[in-house]
Amino acid sequence: MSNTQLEPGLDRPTQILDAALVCFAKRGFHQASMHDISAEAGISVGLIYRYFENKDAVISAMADQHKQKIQKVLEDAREAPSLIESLEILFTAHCCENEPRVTSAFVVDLFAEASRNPRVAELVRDVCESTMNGVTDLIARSPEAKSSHLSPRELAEVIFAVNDGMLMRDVLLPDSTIAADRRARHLDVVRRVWRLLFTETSEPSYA
Amino acid sequence: MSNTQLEPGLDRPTQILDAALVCFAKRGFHQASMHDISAEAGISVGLIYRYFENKDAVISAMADQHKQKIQKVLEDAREAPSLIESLEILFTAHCCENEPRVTSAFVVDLFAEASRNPRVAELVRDVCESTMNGVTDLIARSPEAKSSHLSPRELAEVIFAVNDGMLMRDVLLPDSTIAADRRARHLDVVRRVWRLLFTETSEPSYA
DNA sequence: TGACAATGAATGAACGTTCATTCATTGTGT
DNA sequence: ACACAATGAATGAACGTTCATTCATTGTCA
Repeated sequence: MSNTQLEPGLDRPTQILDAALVCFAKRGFHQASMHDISAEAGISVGLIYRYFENKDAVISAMADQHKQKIQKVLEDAREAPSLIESLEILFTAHCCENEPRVTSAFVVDLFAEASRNPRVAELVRDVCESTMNGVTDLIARSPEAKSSHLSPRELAEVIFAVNDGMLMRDVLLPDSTIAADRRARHLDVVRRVWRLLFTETSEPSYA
Repeated sequence: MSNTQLEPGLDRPTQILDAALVCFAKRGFHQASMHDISAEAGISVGLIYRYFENKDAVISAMADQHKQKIQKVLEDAREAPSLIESLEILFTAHCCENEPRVTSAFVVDLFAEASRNPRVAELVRDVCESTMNGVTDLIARSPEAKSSHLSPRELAEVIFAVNDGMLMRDVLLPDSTIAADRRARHLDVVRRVWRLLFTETSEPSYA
């Protein structure tokens, strides 16, 4: 009995992590069982333990994966020609794009987990810090931000706070809300703030 | 540790809910056991079931309690003489004040729970909406907001997003971070945005 | 055949929930 | 004032279930 063949281009750990993401988003870390994950992945329970020491290790690996995805996006954002375009890339890549609200549910759960699991907390803190540094850097280089009397770091803090807040609110929308709508709501608010931060003169314009 | 006697002025449901808040903040809804709660409250497990149908009912009651606390604060905020003072009251009353990060951990967990428990989702959505309406109203009445080209609702959305985002970040701070510091970080950012929203000219000054 | 991938029944701990039982308090009849 | 009945708050051992984890077994391929 073996329809267990790996789809090409997918190693077992990735396959398991993908399944875990779906299960965790659907039920949460502690309500999703290892059987749920194995069923979602189409493999047996025991096989998970060949690649991950235990359930906590799966959670940590997921946080790790999330970190790498984000840092990849940050690199893409760096290439963009303007600050606003960088921000667009950065804050639309992983939020609100999947049809069943996978990412935001997962991230909110990740933060909840971080508040009591030090290993996860460290990882999430690390992601946040390096992304925040990346954006701070992006802002510091951009001409748009020069006019603000807020420092690049201060601007970045506001940008992230708004984004995280909208991400948190995202999980409240009814399940039926389609991704495009969630995305529109999200962008509506974050763009409002970007405009406020970057296109308005903090001092009376000298024109 | 069991002083079975009821402290004066505390009925059993309140006592249980207080204990549950501590346990939920410490371990999360699904890792905190009914035994944990009973131990924290200094009563037996069975007694909880005299006052609450099951664990879900405890969670719902907590969300309810949270709603009432917030609406109480909203009323206080209405009395304040200026918009900024209203916002201060509203956004410092229940965030970052407890020494072990109880409130933010609980709220993040509440949102995580809302993403998969429709009953909780409805409750949280309800709280958010009525508070947002309250603040929108507050803004609409205030002279400070008149100069903005954003509508009161749009301003409220930004304010809440920033606040929720900072609350979410709060759970990442090391356990050792004292309440005063967390509070300062929080206020630092939210005030930055309030200033931006309310004290700057929205159009380039016509000078 | 040998080495390794994969299975899923088995295990035992932990959980939510129940309920027979205890006992301080209150009510009642004399 | 006293004895006794009734109450229901409170207990915690026990139950059935779920879950993470293990491992003896089976399948696969060089």
